[in-house]
Amino acid sequence: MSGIDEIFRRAKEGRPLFVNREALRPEYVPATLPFRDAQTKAIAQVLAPILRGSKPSNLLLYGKTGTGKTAVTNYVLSKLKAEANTSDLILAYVNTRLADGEYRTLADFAKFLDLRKEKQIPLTGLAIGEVVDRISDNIKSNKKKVVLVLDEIDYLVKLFGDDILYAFTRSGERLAPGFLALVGISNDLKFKEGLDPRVLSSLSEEELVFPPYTVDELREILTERAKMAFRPSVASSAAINMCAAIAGSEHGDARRAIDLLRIAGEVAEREGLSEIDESCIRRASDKMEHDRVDEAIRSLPVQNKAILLAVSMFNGGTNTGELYIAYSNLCKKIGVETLTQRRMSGILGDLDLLGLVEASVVSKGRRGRTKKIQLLIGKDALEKTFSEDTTFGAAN
DNA sequence: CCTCCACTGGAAACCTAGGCTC
DNA sequence: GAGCCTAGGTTTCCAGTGGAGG
Repeated sequence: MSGIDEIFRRAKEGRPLFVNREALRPEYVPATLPFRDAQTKAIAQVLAPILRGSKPSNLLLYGKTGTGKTAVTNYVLSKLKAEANTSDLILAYVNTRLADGEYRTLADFAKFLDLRKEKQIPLTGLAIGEVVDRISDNIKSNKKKVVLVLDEIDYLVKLFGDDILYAFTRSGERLAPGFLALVGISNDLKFKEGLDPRVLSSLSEEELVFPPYTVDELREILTERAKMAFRPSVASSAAINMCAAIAGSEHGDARRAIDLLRIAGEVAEREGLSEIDESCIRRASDKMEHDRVDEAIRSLPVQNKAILLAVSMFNGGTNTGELYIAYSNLCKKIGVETLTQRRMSGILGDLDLLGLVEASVVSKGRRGRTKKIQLLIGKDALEKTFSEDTTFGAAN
């Protein structure tokens, strides 16, 4: 097998399909954001007072994933930064899901204020309140003008409550002559429900909704990007239509559509094709699904993996008691500590939230109440991921 | 209509890893 | 270094419960 030679030969000889791969990267911010004029202007309007040195209203942005919330926000902020050219304006961006936790959200925020560098916010050990105080003091005494973007704010609230938001929305005069304006970005339209009404009224002084893109809009966005990314005639309008249709049938998610097109391009390139065809897109779509699952599993703690694996041993679902026995045996077999049933039940809830497993409470009358548990992901994809895992490699 | 199963899920206590102050 | 603090994960305890079978 001359597999490697073949790959290298293709790479050398084959005309690359991409001229500018960057244009299809998720973090790429195009010069203009099509179909988002209204939102761009609205955000600019709200934040404009900063240029006169006064505090803008807090702002709350809603919309499903891939509707351009983050892109539009970053776009406006970069313009703002260029326009303001003063050093006491700080534009902070924290994705609360990636930060994962109240403390780390604050710590990430503190980095933008250069607090981290001065060793005022250690990695752990401080009370949340103390961190908030230090951040407030820093803003106040350095007269900083701060815009804090909290991306995926619904995640923060759902898991950790609104304490941080409460502290920041109420900090008002305590920060003078500096200020802190919040821009919350939420994927979940219902996230307001669990919020303290005082936090809500302060946070959503201004609100903006990002509707999903229609299939037509997606098509136009993809056409535009494809023009930049590929050589001419690599991405036919049929191929683009198909990407737009697949992504559009989900929830008008532009990020997914763009990822799909990029990966389809990569597949075509690897195959040595001169254009993207239907099967490239099919395979790209499968790969994205597989990667999603793979990534989700990989980053799971050991116990969660063990429980997930135990679930996968049952075809057609199981219940808590049965699963606990299987899980205990598995732990013994691979030499992992066995948790209590109560805890397992809790972790099952986490796995449900991640969409890896479905666990719903059912009553079986005289035969008690339990959770009906089912695997939501392909078993083969799961086994493949686990076979590469050091702890679970041998387990079946 | 009542019973009673096999759990659920809340609450509190406990443990660990880390930082703080003195 | 002792004795304090917190966050986050876990265990322990237990009251509560939907509904099939009686």
